[in-house]
Amino acid sequence: MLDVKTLCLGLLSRGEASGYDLKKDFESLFRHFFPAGYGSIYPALAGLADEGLVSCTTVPQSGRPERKVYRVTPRGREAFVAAISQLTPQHKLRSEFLAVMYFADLMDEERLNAILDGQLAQLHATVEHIRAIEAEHGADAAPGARFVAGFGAAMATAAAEYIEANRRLLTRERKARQRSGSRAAAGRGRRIEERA
Amino acid sequence: MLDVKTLCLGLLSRGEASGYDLKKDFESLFRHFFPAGYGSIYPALAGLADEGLVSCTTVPQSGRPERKVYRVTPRGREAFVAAISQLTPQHKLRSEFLAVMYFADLMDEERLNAILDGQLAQLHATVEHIRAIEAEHGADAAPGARFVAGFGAAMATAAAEYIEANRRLLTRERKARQRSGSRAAAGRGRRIEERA
DNA sequence: TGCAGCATGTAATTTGTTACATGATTAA
DNA sequence: TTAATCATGTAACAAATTACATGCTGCA
Repeated sequence: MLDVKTLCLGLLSRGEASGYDLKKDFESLFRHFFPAGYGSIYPALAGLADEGLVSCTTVPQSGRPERKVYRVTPRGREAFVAAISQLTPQHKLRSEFLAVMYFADLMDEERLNAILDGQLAQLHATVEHIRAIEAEHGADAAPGARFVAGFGAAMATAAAEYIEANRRLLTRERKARQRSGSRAAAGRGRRIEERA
Repeated sequence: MLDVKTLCLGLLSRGEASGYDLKKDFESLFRHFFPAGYGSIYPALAGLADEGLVSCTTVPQSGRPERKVYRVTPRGREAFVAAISQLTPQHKLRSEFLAVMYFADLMDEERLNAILDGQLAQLHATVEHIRAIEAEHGADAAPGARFVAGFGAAMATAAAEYIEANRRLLTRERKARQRSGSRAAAGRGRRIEERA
């Protein structure tokens, strides 16, 4: 399993950084597929330092809190490559949105539309965010970074298109069901009949 | 936040079921966006029963373990509708795959191709699984169920297409970088230069 | 003979999230 | 003067995963 600790090590292999810096990396680069907060990052860095995979230098600054700058050690670099090479990487969706849509017929239409619109807005925001990141880093980004950004944009676009193309499936059939009163009949005792 | 407990309540609002039955529902219907195991489902059912949102009948069976059949109560039905109506549903991807691809340049090409092929195989399996579910339930499925299944299939298809169309981006540029030896130069001290 | 399916549950562990705790500087 | 940015960390909490524990039936 890939955890925040390993990803911190990976990000440090691109260059030195503080926990604060890494948080920003997580927010911009990994935002849509691997978020992490300070509560994960700081303990991760402490663990990496304990294991000798990173070194740490405290840098005092004038007028602001001191920074703890971490650098990957040769052993850390090896450990990271080994970690991502052994892994069978997972790709998991966790969607309350889809779970709720599964029960669309139990919601009133106003609420249903609000959720669909909210989801579309979020997906469009995701695409815009990714475009901004791409524009910022431009052609100097590593190929992996561009692949990942493109993937995210493609997924969000496809999701938005699917919702726009199929939302009527939820609201139109809903009306048909309500007219014929088939909802209650369909819901009651489905399992009993199947298993009798 | 939507949890396994609430989803159990939702599934029970479609008809009575045992914990064992619900596990199967999670495996087939919610497999690709909200998986749950016995370790989540059984405690969830116990909790729902404690709160009076479901009732439970123990049914002895000949030659096999007894079943505990749960049914939603009127209060449970209300509670579920209230729960999904209050929610701002999330839609989160958690992808080790993308995280690893971000560091594609640190992997050897053999390993990289193995991961990409593995991911493609998994996506195709997902599409097939969804098609099988759709075929099984057919036109009698609730509109929400069809919307959700279609969504999953569309996402998996889009992901597979993206990978097939862009994988060369990872391997082709990789060779260019290795030839010019720019990898080490690009990796070292990126941050230092930016902040100097 | 051995494995898959039926059926329930608990306990330990892992992981991450959220809230707490502190405090200076700078721009609006 | 108010909020945001910089900067680090701990502790409590929530949630789900995994392993453990048990045992019968039916098929290959």
